[in-house]
Amino acid sequence: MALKKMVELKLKERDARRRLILHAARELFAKKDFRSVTVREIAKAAGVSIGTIYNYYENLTDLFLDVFLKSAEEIEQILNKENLSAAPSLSRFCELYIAYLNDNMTFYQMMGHFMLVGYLPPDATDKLNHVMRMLMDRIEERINAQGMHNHARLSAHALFSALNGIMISYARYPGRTPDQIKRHTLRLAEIVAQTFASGSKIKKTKSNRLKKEVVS
Amino acid sequence: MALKKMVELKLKERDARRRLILHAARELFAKKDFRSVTVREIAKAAGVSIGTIYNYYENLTDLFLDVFLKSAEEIEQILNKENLSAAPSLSRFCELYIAYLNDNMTFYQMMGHFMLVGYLPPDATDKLNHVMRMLMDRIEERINAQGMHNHARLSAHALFSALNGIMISYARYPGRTPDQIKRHTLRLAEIVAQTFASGSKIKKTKSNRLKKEVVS
DNA sequence: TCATTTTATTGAACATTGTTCAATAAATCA
DNA sequence: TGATTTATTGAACAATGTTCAATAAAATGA
Repeated sequence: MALKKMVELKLKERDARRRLILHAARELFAKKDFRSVTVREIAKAAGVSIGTIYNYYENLTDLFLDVFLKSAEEIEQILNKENLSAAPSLSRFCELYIAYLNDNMTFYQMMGHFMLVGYLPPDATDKLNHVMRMLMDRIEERINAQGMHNHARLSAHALFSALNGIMISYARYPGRTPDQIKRHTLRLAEIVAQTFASGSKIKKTKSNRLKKEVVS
Repeated sequence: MALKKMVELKLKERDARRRLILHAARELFAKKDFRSVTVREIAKAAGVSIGTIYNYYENLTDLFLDVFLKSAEEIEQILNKENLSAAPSLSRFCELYIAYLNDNMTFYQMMGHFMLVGYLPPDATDKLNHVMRMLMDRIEERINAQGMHNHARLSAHALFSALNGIMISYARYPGRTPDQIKRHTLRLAEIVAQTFASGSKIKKTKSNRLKKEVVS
């Protein structure tokens, strides 16, 4: 149908325009803390007016989220690609994740921002959770593949937390170059991965057995 | 000397006034995300005018930092008290820390905020680092006490990261009450503590030996 | 092809923010 | 008490995110 094609083309065009704004925003966010980038800056960088931004995004949070999701897609692809060629070890997985965060500060800055913020609109919460869950699932796969079955889901939670915490805690270590920070965080990730790999077969004794409870 | 006493009294009074503002701010921050609290709200809550706030604090960041440091003192006292009565296990230490973060969301929200932000004035960076280092030192003590000497400092970094990451990753888990979140994060902390306790005696093989490098 | 309707773009205008500072009040001093 | 120093105040300012009437562009239908 010609009509359907027209409509499709129309949507494609609209999407292309939105990607233009998205792209400009991403570049700005890479240069400085995304929270200090203004709508006016983004508009200028994208070569459109302020109003146009609001034609494609309800508000700034919406634009932030779109950038965040774009990154999430990227990292998912990176992890998937590695998964195909050769199932990566837990260490390798952690390395990939931390390396990506180092090279895409905006992503974990946004993750931290959204996780720390008090209120988020429901749909934003949903999208955020979807990303978190995707990453968690990937970790759990690796943990299971490593042959550690003692509360794998909980361990995945803990390991995921640890990786995020590494970036939060050390990404802006004072007096370090980005390269030094990358090395340090990668090392910490390696430690965490090894620790989890070797320490995950905890014997269930009376003292350290975990109470049964629905977790996730 | 009378003069000296006068000056001292003066300073005390000034300090009392600053604490008034600090207290009002803390209470507001506890009710909602501190970043959404305005100077006008704080002024009203403290019963002073906007200008007075700026007489006691250079800017909002300064006030945020003061609230942050106040919390840091609190947690330091909690950890010290426990240390005196009976040196806590690694698990117990993690429990104390995570419990405090649960009961003082503002603290870790601020920690996250400051760690994620692009630029901080040098003195703010110094104060922030002092707090981070204090917490890290406490962890390292516990790790050493637990008798795990394989790169203790690095392990302390990793464990500290993990604890912070737990809060970042799960403090706003959707559809959970604060109580459920507290239970879940405490459980994760327990897992992390056990994992580190049992996994820290990694054999140094060719494949997993860490490159020697100055770290901290 | 051209009038009409629909859609997209624009940026001035608005409300709200953190911050400043001249005017005022209070406290201190000699 | 009168002079001087210090603290408080809130109107005013610049910058922010967001809105929306006016305008331009595109699509439609004859």
